Amino acid sequence: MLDERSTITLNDVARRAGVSPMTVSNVINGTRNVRPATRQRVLDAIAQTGYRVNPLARSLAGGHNRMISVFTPKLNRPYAAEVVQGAAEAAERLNYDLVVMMLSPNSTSDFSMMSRLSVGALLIQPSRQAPWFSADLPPHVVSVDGPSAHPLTVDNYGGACSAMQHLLTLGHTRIGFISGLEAEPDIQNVSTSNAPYERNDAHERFRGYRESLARAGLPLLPDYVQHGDFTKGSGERAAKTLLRLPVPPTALFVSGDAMALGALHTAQDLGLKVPGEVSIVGFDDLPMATASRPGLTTVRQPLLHMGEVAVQILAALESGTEVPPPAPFPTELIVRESTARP
Amino acid sequence: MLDERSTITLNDVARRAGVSPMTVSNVINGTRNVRPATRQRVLDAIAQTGYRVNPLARSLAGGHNRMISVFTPKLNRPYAAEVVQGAAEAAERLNYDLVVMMLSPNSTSDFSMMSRLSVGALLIQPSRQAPWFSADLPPHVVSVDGPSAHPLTVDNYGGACSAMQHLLTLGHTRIGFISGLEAEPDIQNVSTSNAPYERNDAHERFRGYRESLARAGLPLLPDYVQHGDFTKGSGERAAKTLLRLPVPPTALFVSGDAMALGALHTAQDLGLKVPGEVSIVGFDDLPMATASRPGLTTVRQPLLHMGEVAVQILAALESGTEVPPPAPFPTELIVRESTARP
DNA sequence: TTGAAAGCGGTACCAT
DNA sequence: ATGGTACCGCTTTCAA
Repeated sequence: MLDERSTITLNDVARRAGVSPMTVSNVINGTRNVRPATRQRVLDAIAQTGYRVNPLARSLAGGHNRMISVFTPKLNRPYAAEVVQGAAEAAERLNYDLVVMMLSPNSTSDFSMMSRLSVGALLIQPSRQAPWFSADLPPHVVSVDGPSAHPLTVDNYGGACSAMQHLLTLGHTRIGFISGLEAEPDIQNVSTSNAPYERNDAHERFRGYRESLARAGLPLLPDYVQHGDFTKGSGERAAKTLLRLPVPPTALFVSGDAMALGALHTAQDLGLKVPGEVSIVGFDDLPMATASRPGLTTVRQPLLHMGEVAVQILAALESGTEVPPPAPFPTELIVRESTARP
Repeated sequence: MLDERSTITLNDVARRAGVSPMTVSNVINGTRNVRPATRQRVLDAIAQTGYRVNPLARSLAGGHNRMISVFTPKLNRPYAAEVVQGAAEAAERLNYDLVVMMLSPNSTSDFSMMSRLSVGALLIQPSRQAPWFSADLPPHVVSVDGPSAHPLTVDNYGGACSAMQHLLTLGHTRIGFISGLEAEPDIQNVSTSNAPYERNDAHERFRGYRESLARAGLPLLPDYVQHGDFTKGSGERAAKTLLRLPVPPTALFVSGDAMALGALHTAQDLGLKVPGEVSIVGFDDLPMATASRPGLTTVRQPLLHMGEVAVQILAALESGTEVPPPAPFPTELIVRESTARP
C-alpha cells in the first residue's frame, strides 16, 4: 500500500529484525539453516518494509538469479512467438523467469546486461554474423533454428520428404517448389562447414524436394524452383511466376506457411481452384494455416514443444547435468483441404 | 581475437595504461576532459585487453540504464505482438532497450525484478485484479487497453459506429453482433467507476452497435447478440447460433478479427456465400485479416503506432516532461471483400 | 587534469 | 546457528 520511494536495502531489513545482513540473505536464499524464530522475524521485517532484492547487486556479488533470457529477432513473426510461448510455459513450471529481448543491430549494452543476469539464454534464429553473437552470453545457451552450443534441430529433410510423398502419392508429377533461401545470407559460409547445426532449415527442405523428385524418377526443372524469404509477399510473387509458366505445375510445395498462404491466394486470384487445379503444401503449421479456406495442408514443426525443451535443457545444464545433443524433432504432415489429385 | 575468460576489469585497464581507474572511467564515459595523450594510452589499453564495461556494476554504482519493460499476457496473440513490435521500433529509434515479460497469474517476483531495472513500463491489457498490479512498478507506466497512470485508448465507439454505418449504408437491416464480453470478468467492477480508462474496449464496441441501430431506427433484437471471448473458436460458435436463427441476420459485426474469421468460415461451411448471402465486418485489422478469402472488411486499430507512442510517452516522462492524457487513437474502416449489399 | 576513498546492495568465506 | 569482513566492478565526491 505505502509507496516507499527511497530504496529499502537488505541492511534496513537486518536492522529492523535485529539480525545481521547475512542472516537476512540466508533467509531469502535458503542458503543455510536459520532458527525458525529468527527466520520469522526476518520474514516479518521483509513484509513490513516491502523489501525486494536488487538483482543487479546480487549478480555482481556472485549470486544467481533464476532468469532465462530469450533473444530473438522481430517478435511479431509467428515462428518466434510460438517458440517463446512454449518456453514461457516451461519456465513457469520450472520456476524460472523468462524475459524476451528483441535484438537490434545496435543495442549491445543492455543485451549483455540481461546476459549477465541470466543463467541461460535461448537464441531464436541467431545468425553468426550478428554482432552480439561474439558478445558475452550467459553460461548456457540453447538455440532454435541457428547455431549455438546446444542447437535444437527439426527434421526438415524428413518433413520435406513427407510433403513430397503426399503429393507424389496423390499422382502429381509437375511439382513446383518455393524455397526460403532468399532469406539466408549465410549460404556461402555454410558450405564451408558441415557441423550438424550448419545445415539450415531452408536448405534441408530444398534437399528433401530434390531427392524426393529423384527417387520418383522425375526431373528437377529449374523453372519449377523459385526463392522467397518466408514472407507472404514473396510467396505471392514466386507463385505468380510458377503458375504463369507455359506448362505450370499442378502442385506447389512451399517451404513456409506464410509464403504458402500467399501462393494459395495468388492461385485463387488467378482463377485457379485450390485444390482442384493446384494443390499446395506448406511448412511450419503456424496458427495461420487454419485461417484460410481451404485449410492449408502443411508440415508441422513442434514449435511450442521446442520452446519447452529448450528451457528444460537450460535447467538441466544449470544443475550440472550433461546434456547430449538432442535428436532432431520429428515433423508431422497435417493434411487439410489444399491438396487433391491432379 | 583472444578469448580471455577471466574478466577484465576497469582496474586492469588502468594499471596497463598507468593511470587511475577514474581516468579510464572518464575516458569511457566522456565525463571529464582528459589530456589527449592520456586518453590515447587508455584507449590503447582497452583495445589490447579487450575490455568491456560491466553494465551491472555500472548500474549499481549509480549509472542510469535505458531499459523499458513490456508486460503482457500471452505473446502469441497477434494483438500483443503488434503493439510490442511498434514499441520495439520506437525504442530502437530513441535508443532504449526493450525487454518483454509475459505475466502469468501467479509469478510476481520476476516481475518486480525487471521493474527495478527499468525506467518505464508498458502494460498490455493489464487487469486490475492481477496480483502484480499493486506490486511495485517502474517510475513511469503507460498502458494499452487497460488501466494505468497513462492509459492509451482507442476510439472503439467511433470504430464500431463506422462499421455499422458501412453495413447500414449497404442496405442491411438485420445485423447480428458478436461481442468480446465473455472475456471480460471485470464487467461488474467497471460500472462502479467512470474514469475514462475504465471504459473497456469490448463495452464500447457494443455501445457503438446499440446506438447505431437506434439511430437507424432499427430494433435491438436480443437473439442477434452473442458473446465471445476474442478467440476464433468462440466466433465460430456464436456465428453458428446466429446463422441458424429462423430469420438469420444478413450481416455480422464481430468485435474481433479472430472471431470474425471464425464466423466467416462458419458461414462458408454452412454453405452461405460471403459476402453474397452474409456480410461480415471485423475489428482490429490484425495481419490475419488479409489471410482469408474473401479478405475481411474490418476496423483498423493503429496497434503498431500505439506501441510507438507508448514508448515516446515513456521517454518524455523520463525526461521530466508533463504528458497530458493523449486523445483516443482514431480507427479506420478498411473495406475488403467480406461485405456487400444484402 | 588527475587521483584516492567511499560506497551502490548483495554474497562468499572464515570465524565464533 | 549467526556474525564479521572483504570484495564484485564501477561511479560519485572530494582533494590535490
